[in-house]
Amino acid sequence: MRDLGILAKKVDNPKDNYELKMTINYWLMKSEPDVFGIDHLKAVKTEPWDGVRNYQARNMMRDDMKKGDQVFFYHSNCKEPGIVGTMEVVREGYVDHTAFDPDEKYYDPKSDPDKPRWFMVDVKYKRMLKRNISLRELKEESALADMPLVRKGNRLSIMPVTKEQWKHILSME
DNA sequence: GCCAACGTTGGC
DNA sequence: GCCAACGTTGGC
Repeated sequence: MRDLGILAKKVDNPKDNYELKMTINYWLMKSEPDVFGIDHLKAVKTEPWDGVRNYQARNMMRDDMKKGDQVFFYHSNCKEPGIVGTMEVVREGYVDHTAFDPDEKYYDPKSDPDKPRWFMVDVKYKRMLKRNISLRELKEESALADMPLVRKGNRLSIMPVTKEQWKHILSME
């Protein structure tokens, strides 16, 4: 997927847009390490990001996250919340079938197979950060002040990250 | 369409 | 475990 960088440059001229991917977008996704942490993802390599039951997050997975997009893996609700690694979108939005199964933890009787309510993407493990970058540290960075992540009361489990924020966070490694 | 009650998220 | 902040539900 490294080629996408070159590809993105190639189509910088909007006239050459066509169906080519214009740019790589960046995201952050939260998961509780006790439930599904980056070690799990590393072990299985690729995983459907199922169980999201929030409309804003759903919309991003269904509409906006594209193959090749880069994603921070964030550990939430744990001893040291923070960014621990990176992954990549390898399959774009499709129906989250776990919503149809009464035995599933995230079963939602209101999601009708004929009119599915919930969507997911597949992500692939890329790498661990050289060190975990804690939420506490992220909050201290003025360059990151606009990230929903560091804002009080934010509960979004999937959020866009700007290219500048992405680079800044990697520079903190 | 309002909004109170309730459930969930997630930092601390 | 506490609880603030937020999203969702459902009565009216």
